[in-house]
Amino acid sequence: MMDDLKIPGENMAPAAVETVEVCVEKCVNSEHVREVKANSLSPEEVLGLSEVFKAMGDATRIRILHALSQQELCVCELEETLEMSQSSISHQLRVLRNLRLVKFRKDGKNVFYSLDDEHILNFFIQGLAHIRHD
Amino acid sequence: MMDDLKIPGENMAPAAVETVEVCVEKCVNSEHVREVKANSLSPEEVLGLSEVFKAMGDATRIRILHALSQQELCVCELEETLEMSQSSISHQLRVLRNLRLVKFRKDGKNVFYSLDDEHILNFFIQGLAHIRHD
DNA sequence: AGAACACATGAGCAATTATTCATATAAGGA
DNA sequence: TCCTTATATGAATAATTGCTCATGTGTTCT
Repeated sequence: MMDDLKIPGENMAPAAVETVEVCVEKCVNSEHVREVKANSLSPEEVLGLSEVFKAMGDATRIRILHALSQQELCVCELEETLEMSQSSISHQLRVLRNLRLVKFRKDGKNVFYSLDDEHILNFFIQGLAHIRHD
Repeated sequence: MMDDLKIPGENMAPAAVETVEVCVEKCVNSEHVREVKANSLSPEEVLGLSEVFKAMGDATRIRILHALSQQELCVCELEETLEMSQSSISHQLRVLRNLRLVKFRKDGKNVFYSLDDEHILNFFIQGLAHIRHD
């Protein structure tokens, strides 16, 4: 049991022998770690995903998205539907716009918002299924 | 002007005339608002959804979930895979556990984590599709 | 042009949160 | 029993964030 000075992987390329984690190995199955690391998401994907989910991770924005999932609505309709201030809703709409969760269309003084694509609906379907324990 | 003292909806039921929003109506189509409000999520659903998405709205937790989507891993394997401190990973795993995004299994000194249900995978599929513009 | 309306946005503040550090618990081996 | 390893967790801190208030932009109407 001096695993820490041995190379735990059995069938690894010789070139990898002298790489980092030789002395830190303890409980770790290096094979697992190597595989999973090799398949990891790119930093851009990680950032993109976390930002999208973060955008949906707020009660106000969930309510906005759900309202828009029923029909296109202008800002003041959202304001009245959610019974929240126009400023607050506009700020949140900007977040949703920046992540392309909603799109908008101008009509005179009004700006009508709607969901940007069908993935958003699927998020709701999956999300509701999850919190209802299926 | 003086829209604020008139009922803007043209073909609405007479019974609705004397309800609340008579003097606040401006651009709003009350019919839209009423329908969407009637279909709104319950406060519990709003909270549940926002908490689940918030839990996925963090780069570290996204990386943990994605690693676990490949295979069951113990804490120190995650530690090495993500190259982050054990404490940080344990804290984040608690968040994911509390929202039932991951489940765990004890084996001796180790605790092995895995995704709790298949919805999590669907979140990734939908999320990646979204950030890749389909 | 001037006024009213619909919406957007910057600043400020209170609340939340992700990480680190230190420590606790618990299991296994000597 | 003592020591080490694996994991959990409380406290502290720095960063992020959601709302409000005030104000700015653009459109319509008179």
